Amino acid sequence: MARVTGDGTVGKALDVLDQVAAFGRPVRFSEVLASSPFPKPTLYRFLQTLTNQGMLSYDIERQTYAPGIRLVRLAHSAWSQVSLAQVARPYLDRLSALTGETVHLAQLDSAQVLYLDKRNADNPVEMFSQAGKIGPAYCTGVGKAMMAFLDDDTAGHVIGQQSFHSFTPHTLSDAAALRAELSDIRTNGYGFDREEHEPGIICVAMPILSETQRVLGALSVTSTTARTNLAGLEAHVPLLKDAAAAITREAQEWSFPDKQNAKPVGI
Amino acid sequence: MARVTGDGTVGKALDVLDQVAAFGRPVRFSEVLASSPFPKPTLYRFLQTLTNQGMLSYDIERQTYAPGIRLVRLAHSAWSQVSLAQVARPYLDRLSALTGETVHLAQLDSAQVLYLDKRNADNPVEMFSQAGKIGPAYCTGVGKAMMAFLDDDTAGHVIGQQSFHSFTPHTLSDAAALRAELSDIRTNGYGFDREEHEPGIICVAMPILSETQRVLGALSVTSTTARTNLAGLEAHVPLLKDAAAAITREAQEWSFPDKQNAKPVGI
DNA sequence: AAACTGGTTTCATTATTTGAAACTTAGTTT
DNA sequence: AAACTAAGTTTCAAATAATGAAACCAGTTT
Repeated sequence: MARVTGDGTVGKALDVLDQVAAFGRPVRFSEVLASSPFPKPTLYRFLQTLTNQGMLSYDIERQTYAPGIRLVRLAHSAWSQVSLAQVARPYLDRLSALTGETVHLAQLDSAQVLYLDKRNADNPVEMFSQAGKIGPAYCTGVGKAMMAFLDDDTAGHVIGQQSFHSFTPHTLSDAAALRAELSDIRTNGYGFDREEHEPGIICVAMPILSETQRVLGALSVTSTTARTNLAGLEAHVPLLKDAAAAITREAQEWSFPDKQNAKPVGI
Repeated sequence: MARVTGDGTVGKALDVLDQVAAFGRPVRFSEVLASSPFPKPTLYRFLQTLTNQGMLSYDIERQTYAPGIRLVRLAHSAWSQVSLAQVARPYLDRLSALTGETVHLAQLDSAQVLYLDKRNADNPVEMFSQAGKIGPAYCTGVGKAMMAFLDDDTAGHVIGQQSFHSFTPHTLSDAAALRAELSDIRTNGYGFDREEHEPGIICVAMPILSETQRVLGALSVTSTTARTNLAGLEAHVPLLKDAAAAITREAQEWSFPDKQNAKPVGI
């Protein structure tokens, strides 16, 4: 949680922003203070500045801080520029249509998995509800698929930051087990989630690598043990492989065609 | 565009962030520099810091900066805490189902309209594509509906910041025309967009007010002149009124029930 | 090879941040 | 109602970090 960065005043202020966001609900000054490394007046000033700037919003009645709408605006811009998300969009549609299953697109963010996009066969897509969500890397298909293809240095670092909390009886419980699994994934070119994060939920995941073998992200097809099994999911591997390859190819050439075409909303 | 704030170093850094985001595409150092009030080394350091912090991402090959994925993560948190968006969600679903038309939920952000959520009858919802988007206030249904119910001070300020660019022949072209229109809206309790932003696009919009008559946001039902007309849209007013009233009521009592129920994604 | 362009680093000066302590409310207790 | 208490806000000298002119370092171009 606590960033170790530094980066001067700006870094500290952004730490505070993260901290408030991490609460997941509006918080009072004293609550933030309790879990803050900063002394009272310093924290106070940061919260003020962030609020002035619209990065936080302050509810004057309840006296609480929450992440502000300026973030929503900025993120809109961010997401529309994450080339991976843009490039992958049509392929996710296709994968979802062909498999009829839930499809995820993820990226590594520090040592965690950040979901960039999602297609869900059943219930309709909820706006920010999935994009932007983060999850553990060591017990998700996409997480393991990405870690398997990191260079040794980075991999060591990332593995070192995993918590190895046992969500289910199948969760890999230490670095050694994870390393063994990653080695398998590296050989196969893809990996599974064998109910390691949630009972009954399984998936097959494929890394998206650049032409120089750098990890760009990962794709996965998720299902339930009620509907299918690992062998059933494995049948989707060719589809996944094609999609990943196509995304790699396109991501490479993406020199940012003016995406300003999106015509204004006719409210 | 240019924030006039101040707010010390943090404010300046966030200005730079905004500036990069405003480009809408990855930008090189020199491009940012050209439109920056900061001297070269200062800007350079800000970009570094923001990149370190994950607020910007740097493409080492193309040497370009773009908004970073940390923003996506933060915005996820922000959006899930914007109580209006949360509370309104089911009502948007309902409005969209009952009218079969496009439905918007918006909020005022400075002098602009910030779209918080959207339901689209035809094409499926695109993730961030609408939420987080900003638009002009003086020529959109939601914008006018909200401005009409601001207190005089704020209204004056907001009106003063409108650009009055003529998107279509029907666009209101000066503050006087807008004020007259707002007065009408105040009397009726709702307003229209009469092809003021895009030809062929019309809408009816209803403000969402708190019990103390503070503007919380606005709802709108949008359609095309091909499909219906203003009278046709006006038929939806009772639905809109009910929805707005319900949202007001719920928003009031929202003391933030632990929304942590959203169970972890099964990869 | 000289001039240029875009990006990066240095370093003395300057301005901002910092936080202990004091203060102000507002709410509780005696 | 006076005396406590807790939460939030302000002050101000000391400590620290930001600043930007100038210099530097590639690559490119003339």
